[in-house]
Amino acid sequence: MSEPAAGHGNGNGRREVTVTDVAAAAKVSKATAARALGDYGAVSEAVRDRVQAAAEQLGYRPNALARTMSTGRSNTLGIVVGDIENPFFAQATRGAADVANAAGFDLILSNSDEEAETEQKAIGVQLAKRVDGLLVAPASSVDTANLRTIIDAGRPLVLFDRAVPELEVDTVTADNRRGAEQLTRLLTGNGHRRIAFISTIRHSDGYRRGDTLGSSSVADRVQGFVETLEGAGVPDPAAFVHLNAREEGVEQLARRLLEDEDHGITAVVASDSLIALGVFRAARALGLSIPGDLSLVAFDDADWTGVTTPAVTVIAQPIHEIGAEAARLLIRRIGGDGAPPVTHVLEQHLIERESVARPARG
Amino acid sequence: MSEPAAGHGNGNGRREVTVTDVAAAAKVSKATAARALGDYGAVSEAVRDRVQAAAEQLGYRPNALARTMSTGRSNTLGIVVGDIENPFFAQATRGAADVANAAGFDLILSNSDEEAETEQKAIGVQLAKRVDGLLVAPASSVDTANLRTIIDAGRPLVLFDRAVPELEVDTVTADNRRGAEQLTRLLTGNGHRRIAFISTIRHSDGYRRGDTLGSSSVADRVQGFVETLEGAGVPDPAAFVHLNAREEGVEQLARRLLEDEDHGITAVVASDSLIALGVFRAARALGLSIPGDLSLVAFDDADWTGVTTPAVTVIAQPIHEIGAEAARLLIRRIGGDGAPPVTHVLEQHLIERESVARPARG
DNA sequence: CTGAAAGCGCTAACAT
DNA sequence: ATGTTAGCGCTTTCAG
Repeated sequence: MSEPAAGHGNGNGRREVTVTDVAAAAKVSKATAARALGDYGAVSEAVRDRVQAAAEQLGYRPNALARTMSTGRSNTLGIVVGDIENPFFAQATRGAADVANAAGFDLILSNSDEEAETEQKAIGVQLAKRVDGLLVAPASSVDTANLRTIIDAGRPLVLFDRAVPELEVDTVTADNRRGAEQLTRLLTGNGHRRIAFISTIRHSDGYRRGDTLGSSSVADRVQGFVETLEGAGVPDPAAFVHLNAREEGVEQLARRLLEDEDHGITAVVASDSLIALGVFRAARALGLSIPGDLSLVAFDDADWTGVTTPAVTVIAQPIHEIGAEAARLLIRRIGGDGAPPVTHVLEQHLIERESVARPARG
Repeated sequence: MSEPAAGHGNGNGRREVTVTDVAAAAKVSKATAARALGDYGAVSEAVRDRVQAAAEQLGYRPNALARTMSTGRSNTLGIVVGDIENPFFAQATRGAADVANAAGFDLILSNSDEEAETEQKAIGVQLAKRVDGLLVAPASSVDTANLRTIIDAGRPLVLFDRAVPELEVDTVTADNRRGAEQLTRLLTGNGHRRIAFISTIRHSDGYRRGDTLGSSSVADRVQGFVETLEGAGVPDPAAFVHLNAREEGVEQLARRLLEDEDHGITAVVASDSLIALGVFRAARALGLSIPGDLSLVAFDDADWTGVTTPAVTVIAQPIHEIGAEAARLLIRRIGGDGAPPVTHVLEQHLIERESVARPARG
């Protein structure tokens, strides 16, 4: 005979110990037991001790779901990132998790794969689980439908890494425009004029000035890049912007760019560390020396960038802090802060290493 | 006047749309509406359409928590890893997430920081949230108290990366013993005799043969290392095992080892890619060339290991698959599979690159 | 300070 | 096929 599963529910064999059980054991009412256990209301010390002893003895574990049902608060944040394997998101998630835990919140994680549809599904799940608020690095800075469902559900939302200008929500980003400017200026300052900017962001066609990009952070980088080149008197800087690199493969694209005399590229700005890796591989395959034949700079101070030959000059972003600050803002909103939305733009900083030199030719 | 919050609960202003609302709008009973919405039981097509239209119209979102309350199933897995920033865990988590999602489960993520106490807290939270089962890379392979609370709670548990022999639970690991053997044999085959093994695992004192280590995977690596050295006739191989590297700092420890004539180290086996990075830095700081002055091999085919000069010879683990397989096993258990626990040991494979040569001296 | 009772949103018997 | 009712475990009035 199997245990008579109390009522329905509880797929699992063993019945869970509930407040009712504890109350009975401690010979108090359910309400009193709950008060003692949940640490609210007023309970005499004697009773509290008795209840807690009983709870301990029975192995009572509060059911957070039931608690959420009555209080409406889950003490849980949702976070949706492009891909947790991407070191950027891993770090940001960690930053958020640390702040969340410190404030008594847990985290439900979802990957969007930078795909609107997957993102929507993820948001749906989080909402269904009644998270108290959401942290999201939106797959698109222009398509706002997904994010609106969060707002419509009345849940606080904070964006990180990418802004969505059209939405009035708290946002934490880094100053990518200025970062790109620093990187590019370093290159032009060394005499480079034909500099490629490479990103994996999806884009329908060749980039043209003024095109709207799916990610505001990449858009800002491109802007900083283009403007700096322009300031240096380089004609048609937009032609040096190469997007969609995932489609062809970063290494492949880089090879094509570097091989081809037409391009005459002497330096590249990699929009993240994975791209830098691809460029590194391409240069190596082509027998090009860095920085002799090619200068390379990149976004994100990935741990390995200091250990290659040459070490890579990068813009470091305060990634942890981006996640942490986003979580702080979210928790504040959950706490009921009704102030108008804020946008925090964190500073990036340049780490000069060995991958930049004056171009051999030109 | 603020909205009259229906009953208690629901911290948020707006009242959520419930089945009851939808039922009323569609002019059917709550039960029928629920059946149509939840896609169970039998509902006539006409009614189903009507209900779904009403739901759509009202913006109904199911409350997964309430559903869990009645069914006892949350369709959620918990995963607790050492640190999501560690690429190993990020990849394994992604593998698990993919399998979980495909099967309709979500993931709650916690970091243990490899700390028993933090791990315990994380497990407590997951249990309170009534996850259907847990995936854990245990902070300790010997202290089983934390894991037992999961088993006592009657929740399925599967271990990954690290085994806990004392516990009868499904486990997925890689064949670290053999991996270490391959790496070490490659070194001894090249004539190395004084090879250091470096790990950050905590250990009270200097390593001695037969010591129990906190992580079974490191323990297995050490075993493979020591036995291979022994087989090659190296006296006192245990003396070449250096643990606790985090305390001193990997780079610092490596420097000390490489500088000191007493050690006369000609090669090192790094227990993970972060350690390899530290060794790389140390060698560089000391002006030692790899592989001329020092051979280096490591666990984990981190993306950058192919791009350093020289590229690093590594043992690649099927990290994704470790997470994915663990999730599969867990889901099977949740499904009620009562078969005796299994242990899956996945194969690692050697990727030879350029960081190994015969030692200059010796 | 303690107890009784209602309710959170949903599902599952049990009718009809 | 549909409706009625009870119940999941907890919190929260409301009385006493």
